[in-house]
Formats: sequence, structure tokens, C-alpha cells
Amino acid sequence: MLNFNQFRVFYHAAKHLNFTVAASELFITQPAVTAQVKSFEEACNLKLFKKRARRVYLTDEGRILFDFAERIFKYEKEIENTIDDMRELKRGILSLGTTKAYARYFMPLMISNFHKNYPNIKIQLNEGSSLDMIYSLLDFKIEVAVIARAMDHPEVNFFPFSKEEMAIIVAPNHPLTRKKSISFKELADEPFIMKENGSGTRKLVEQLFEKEGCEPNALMETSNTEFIKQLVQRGEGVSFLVREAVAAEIADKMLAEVPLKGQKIYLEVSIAYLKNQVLSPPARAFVDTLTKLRSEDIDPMGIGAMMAKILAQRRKLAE
Amino acid sequence: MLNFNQFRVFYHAAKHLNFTVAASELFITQPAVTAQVKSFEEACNLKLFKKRARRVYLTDEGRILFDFAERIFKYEKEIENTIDDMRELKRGILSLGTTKAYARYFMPLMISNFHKNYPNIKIQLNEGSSLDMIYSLLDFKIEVAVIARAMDHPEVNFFPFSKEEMAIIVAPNHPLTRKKSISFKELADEPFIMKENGSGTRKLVEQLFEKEGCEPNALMETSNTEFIKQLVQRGEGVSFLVREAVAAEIADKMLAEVPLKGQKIYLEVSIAYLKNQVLSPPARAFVDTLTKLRSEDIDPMGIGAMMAKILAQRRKLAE
DNA sequence: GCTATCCATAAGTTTTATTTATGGTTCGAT
DNA sequence: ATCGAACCATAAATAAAACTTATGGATAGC
Repeated sequence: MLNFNQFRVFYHAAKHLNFTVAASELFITQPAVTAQVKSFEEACNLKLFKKRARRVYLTDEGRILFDFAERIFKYEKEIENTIDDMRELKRGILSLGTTKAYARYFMPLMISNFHKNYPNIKIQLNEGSSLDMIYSLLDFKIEVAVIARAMDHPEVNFFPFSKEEMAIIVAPNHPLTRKKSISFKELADEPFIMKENGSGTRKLVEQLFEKEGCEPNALMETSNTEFIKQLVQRGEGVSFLVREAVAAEIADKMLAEVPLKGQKIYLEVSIAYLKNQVLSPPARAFVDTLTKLRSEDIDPMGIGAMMAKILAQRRKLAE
Repeated sequence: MLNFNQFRVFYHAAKHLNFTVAASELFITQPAVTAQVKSFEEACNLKLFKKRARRVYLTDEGRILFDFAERIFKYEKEIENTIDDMRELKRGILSLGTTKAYARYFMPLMISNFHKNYPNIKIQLNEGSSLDMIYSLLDFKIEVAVIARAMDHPEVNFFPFSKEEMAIIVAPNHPLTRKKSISFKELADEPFIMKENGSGTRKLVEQLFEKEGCEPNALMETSNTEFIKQLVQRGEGVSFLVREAVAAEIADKMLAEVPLKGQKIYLEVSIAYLKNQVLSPPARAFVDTLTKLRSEDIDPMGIGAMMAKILAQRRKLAE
């Protein structure tokens, strides 16, 4: 096992062929250099320096080791640079997780924004239900998730990020469109198209039905939002989705919204990451970016408002 | 400045993803591993391990550094092997110096012998007068010289190695060939072809003339023995050379020898190297080989006898 | 629920590296 | 020829780093 401290001192001494200069370069005293060189020679059982008068010279063996030293300490510099780069976010990997809807609507903008600030960080974006993403966090597959709080877990911290307004959607020609507003109790009779288990939306729907003391009449369940929209459009049933995700279809009259009785319902979206784990610099930076975006407003916004804000900032910067 | 001790512990811990195993591999205790890893993480200001339950995992940053560690510690092994090789004479450089005559007649055999025992040692053979070689020793250009003791120097040690019988040579038709024997006093009248200054032979000639209270009638001086032979052959003058170097020409009757009055004269050949300097392993091995060859006999031999001995040993080995 | 496996922590010890002080040698300038 | 500056060596003392011992806490498997 090579003693790198001795080897380093040898290297500097050999580079200058002058122990005093080597000492000052290493911020130590000359006797320390003498001692380390001596220890190194003894460890190698080789003479590495010849000395005459007040000059030192390398032996053939010393010269050979010096070549190695040059290469290994050059490589050391590379490693140090890499460490600095990782710390300064000039290098690294950001492993994120989010739901399909977020991945499609929000993340592209968010990530391109992040990428502009930290161009050398590689981004890995995982998709799945909120619950899937919680498990991914626990498996160290991702470091940060932007998801609904589909399940509490003692090792996961959730920080509210945004709230998405929800909408009951039906086919444009559905009888319910004629109603002024509707409650979940009344919806219990309708065939309901559910999101899959583990979805934050699904959990919210279940809670809302339960609060009213009834159960949804689940026609089917799927993780695919596009599929839900199509089923609803064809009049197979009703569903309850993030308004932002169906805004386009409602505007195009392919789907219709039925107002909810009482106040608006929101899906809370959180930033989640492991408790008791230090975030990597890229993850930290990403969370900070999101948090900053959120904290500027007293009230959490929905994705739409947030995206508008980011785009406005960009335009401002572009001017 | 990277702390290689910490980096090494990190490397072993990362390799096994198990601090206890890393500890035993490094022949230290587990708390030592914990401590070094912690110090390393603090020095980098990066989390390198994630821990849950009784398992440890690498972070993305840890994984990047682990790749570097693998490469650098592989390189360390190469360096260690090189050190071992140098110590065990499986690698190295032997810088020798000797005179032209030795280089031509003796060294090829000697070196091929040495090379057989230490096939991976590179040999650098320098040629010059005995004095030149002493200066080369002092300049660290060579480590060992096989030369005449042309000059004493406080920093150079001489160890007798062989003694070469000398011969007075003249042209085959020279009047002196008719004499039964001759003294240096009588030679003072003859045009004498001298070796160059710094040559051991030259020094010996000068001493011999001086002892008899006279001076050589130097016709010319040169370092080139072949040139001397040709001049003598043409009857331009006489000279005094190592018999071995002119044995062939005498046998071919191209040159004639005139016996010396009194006892035979020998040129002492020594192994020389610097005082107060440790010899490198190759130089040590070479000197040992020569010394062994010499010490087996009570009386130093000439080159010819020694070469015969080496060749006899070889033949014996070949059987 | 008990036990073995693993890492963390704290206190104490050992080893290693470094400093301070000083000496010796050499080289060059006066 | 002497003196001083430039350099490395050595010894003793100190500081810093690494390591051990002892112990605790969490967890997974029996």
C-alpha cells in the first residue's frame, strides 16, 4: 500500500530537485520533506535521490517513479476538479419523479428552466403514479418527486407546492350538463371512471365520496388520463380530473364540466423527498428552484398560473 | 489536495457497499472506516453514501468518484509493482563506464553474462579514458566504472579487479626485435607512441619512464589503440600496450614484442564507484558479479584468463 | 421476540506528520 | 581566505491524523 503522502512529497521534491522549494510549495517545513522522502525511500527500499554538495539529483529509480508520480498527481487534479464540479453543480445527475400529467404539462417547462441555470446536470425523469413515485423515493431510484400526497410514509417529507383545481367531466350531451351544480352524493349513481390505485386523484375522489357517506360506482379504472377522457366523451361514464388536464377538451366542447356543489376542490401537489437524507446538490438546487417559485406567492397556484408566470419571466428576460 | 487515505477507505467501502467488509480488507476496524468516510464526505462537501436500515448505497456523486477510485488504485498497483520490480532487479538501468579496450574485449561477455541473470535491466555502456570515466562517475553519468586507477579522487573508491600484463611492441622488422630484453631507459631514445592523457596506460608509461629517470620521446599521442598498432606496424615508433589487446597481431606476426628487462609489468584494472553513495540495485548486482568472479582466485587475473573462466563456466552449464 | 448484522458515536491511544532549533557542508563573494 | 547564504540532516517536542475499544441503535431473519 503506497503512502501517498510520502509519494506526494517525493514528487514535489523531485520536480524541483530542491527540498526547500518543495517544502514551501507544500506549505510545510524543509525537515518535513527530508523526513518524508527518507521514509519513502525506506518503504521502497530504494535510493531515489543522490546528493552531492548542496544539490540533489534523481537516481534512475527516482526518475522512473517521478514519471509515475507526474501521471498520478495529474489524475488527482482531475478528481479534484470533478469534486468541485459536482459541488458547484457543473456536473451531476438529477433524478426526478412525477406523475404523467405533470410530466407532460409542467415538467418540460420546469426542466428546461432548470437546465438553463445548470446546463451540465443530467436529468432523469421518471413517471408513475404518486404512490409509485413514493416507492421510487424509498428505493433511491429518484431523489425528488413532484406528486400528490397519495400516502404518508414516515420516511418521506412532503412540502406543498401547488394546488390544482379539479373538475367533474361528462360527455357534452350528458343529462348532467343540464344541472346547475352537483354533489358527490349525486355522482354515486353515475358510472364513474376511476384513476388507478396509487393515484393522488383517485385518493381524492375516494375521500370525497366517503365524506358524503357513499361510494363511487366504479365502471373501470385506469392510469391513462387520455383514455379516461375518451371514455367520458363517449358517454360511458363521468370522471373527476385536474381541470388543467382537460381544459383544452372543455374549450373544444369535446367534454363538458359540471360545477360542484359547495366550494372548489383542489388536488394538492407536493414536493417530496426522503427525510433524514441529505439531498444531492442537483436535487437541492431543483427543490430550491421550485420552492422559490412557490414562495413568492402567498397562495399556492395551479400549474397553469405557474407556467404563465415562468413564461412571463422569460419574456421579461428576453426584452 | 486529496486525502488518499480517506479516498482509499471510501473506495473499499464503495466496492463492497459494506463498511465492515471494507474494514477487514484494510485491516482496520469498522469505526475507522465510518470515520474516514465521514471525513472524506466532509472534505468533498458531498454525500457519497445513502444509508437505510443496515444497508449502504452510493449516491450519484459517490458512483462517479468510485469510478475514479477504481482507476487510480489500479494505477497505484502498477506503481507498487514497478517498485518491487526495481528492487528485485526485474527492472532498472545499469549505467557503466569503461575504456575502449575493455568495452571491446571484455564487456560484451561480461554484459551478456549479467544480462542472462538480469534480463530486464537496461544497460548503458559509456566509453572513454579512465580519467573520463572518473569524471562521469562524479557527474552521476555512470554508476560503476571498470578502469585503471588513472587518478585518485576523495569521492571515488577503487577496488582492484584484474591486472593486465603489458607488452612493448615494435614493428616485426624493427632492430629492437633482435635484443633479448630491453629497459625503459633504453626505450627513451625510440620514438614512442603514447596513449592520450587520462589513459591508465599512459599514466603507467609515464611512471615507468620516470622511475628510470628519463622521459619518453613522444612521437605522438592518441586515444585510438588501433591507430597506435598501425603506426607501430609501419615502424613509426614503439609503444606499450595491454598484451591482450595486441595478442592477435603478435600471433599474426604483424607486430613483435620485445621482452622487458626485469619483472613483468601489469596494468591494474579496478572497479570504481562513488564513495558515500548507495549503489542502485542493478549497479550493486553488477559489482557483486564482478567481485565474485575476482574473489574466487587468490591472485587477480588478466582479462584473457577471466574470459576463459567465464566461457568454461558456460560450457559446464551447457552440459 | 430474540439474535445476529451493520453502522454510528465517544473516549482514549497510537501512529504519523510536522515544527522548532540547530548543525554541517558547500559555494560564491568580498 | 573568510564570511555568509543556500541547502539538506538530525533530534526532540508537538500537533494532527488515524485507529481501537467499548457501546448503542436500528433492522432483518429465525
